[in-house]
Amino acid sequence: MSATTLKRESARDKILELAEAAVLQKGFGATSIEELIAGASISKSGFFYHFPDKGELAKALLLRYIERDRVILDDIFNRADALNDDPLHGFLVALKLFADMMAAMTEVHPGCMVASVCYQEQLFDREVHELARDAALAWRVRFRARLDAIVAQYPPRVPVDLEDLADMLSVMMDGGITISRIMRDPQLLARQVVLYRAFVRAVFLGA
Amino acid sequence: MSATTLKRESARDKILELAEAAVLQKGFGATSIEELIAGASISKSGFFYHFPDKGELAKALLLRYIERDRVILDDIFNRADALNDDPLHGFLVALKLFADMMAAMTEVHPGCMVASVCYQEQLFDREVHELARDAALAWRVRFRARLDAIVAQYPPRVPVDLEDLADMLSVMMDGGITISRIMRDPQLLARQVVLYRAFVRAVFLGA
DNA sequence: AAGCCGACTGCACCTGCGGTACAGTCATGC
DNA sequence: GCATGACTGTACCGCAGGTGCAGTCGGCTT
Repeated sequence: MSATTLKRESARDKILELAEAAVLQKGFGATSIEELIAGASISKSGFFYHFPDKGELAKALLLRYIERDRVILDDIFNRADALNDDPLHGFLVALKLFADMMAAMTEVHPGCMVASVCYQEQLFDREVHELARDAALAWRVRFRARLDAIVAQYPPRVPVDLEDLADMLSVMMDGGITISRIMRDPQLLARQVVLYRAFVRAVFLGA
Repeated sequence: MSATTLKRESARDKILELAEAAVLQKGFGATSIEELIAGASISKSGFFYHFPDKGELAKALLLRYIERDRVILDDIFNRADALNDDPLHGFLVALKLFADMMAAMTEVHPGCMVASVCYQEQLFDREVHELARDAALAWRVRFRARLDAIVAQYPPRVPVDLEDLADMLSVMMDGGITISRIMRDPQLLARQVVLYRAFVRAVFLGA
């Protein structure tokens, strides 16, 4: 079963893997089905057996990306919480871990699939766009919950809307990835996360 | 001459205008030459007379966008400087004006052409990518100069790298536009600019 | 008035890509 | 031993991005 299952799953997964790399590098539109089937050694019919159309590939790609992202964030917050009981310092540690992770990427960050989809919106159906929206909302809820826990213990010294502050991290991640790519500076993203951390510190601990 | 020149320039400009709206709304890949020539009432040959290929259209679009962006920023900083002599308060006023301008956009912000290009990188030549990079560098230099002037009078109360703080505005603009679009919340971008302003205040004036 | 030039039009044609349709194959699992 | 899942191969379609080229038409120079 193991060998079979491996082979069975490998075709679809191989397409997904190749597609992810290609899409993050050069965009969805520029990634052709032909290059994917060539790379995955599968026939065109085989491709359309797994994905009814290119839009379904986008959907699968996005789901995969969002899920992996979620796992990474879970891991970071869990590690941070294990190191610290205090909600503020737990969040600050998580941001530090996050920045370290970004800094460890020696090449330029592969890019944000969600943004990639957003900028090619019309290529896909409403469903794909809703997926991206749900992912962004999940980030908001997650970070917002952290900030709510913090504010209960640390009255903010700078007047900020907590939802905006929660969104700000998504904004900085997304913008940071883009500017990082444009500037061809892999460390830019990590430094921006450090700046966000400095802001959170200033808000709850003062300058 | 006026009528002639107007008509002469109008074909190319009309394509550019239509293309800009279409690209910002649905992405470059999803914008077809056919729809542009239909909208501009020009023949396919006419299109290729003006733009050797689709990549040249992207280049022209980007140049146009960057230039307009520059003019808008010039205007905002000039207005802010006219209202205030102090470098810090001038910058804060400029950010306020900027946020107001973003808030005035009742529809979702049209999107950032630079990011749009970045995510479809391989569609275009290196030249187009260099254009985007130069634009981002210009933002960095512009904001950095402002921050240098501020720091001479206001010793920072939060340890930050000024170049990073300069880049942060570009990052928040770009990320803000993207998240704003994904969330379908036109006000999100303005609120993020306000947050950046709060951070700058905290850095130089304290909490 | 002659003629050149810039800005096109019209048409024919080619390629690559996304997608459809459908019949056949081949290993695995019940 | 037969159904099912995971494909292959072949043939075909329409659209979009180009290419090539001959012709047109108005304005500008000389």
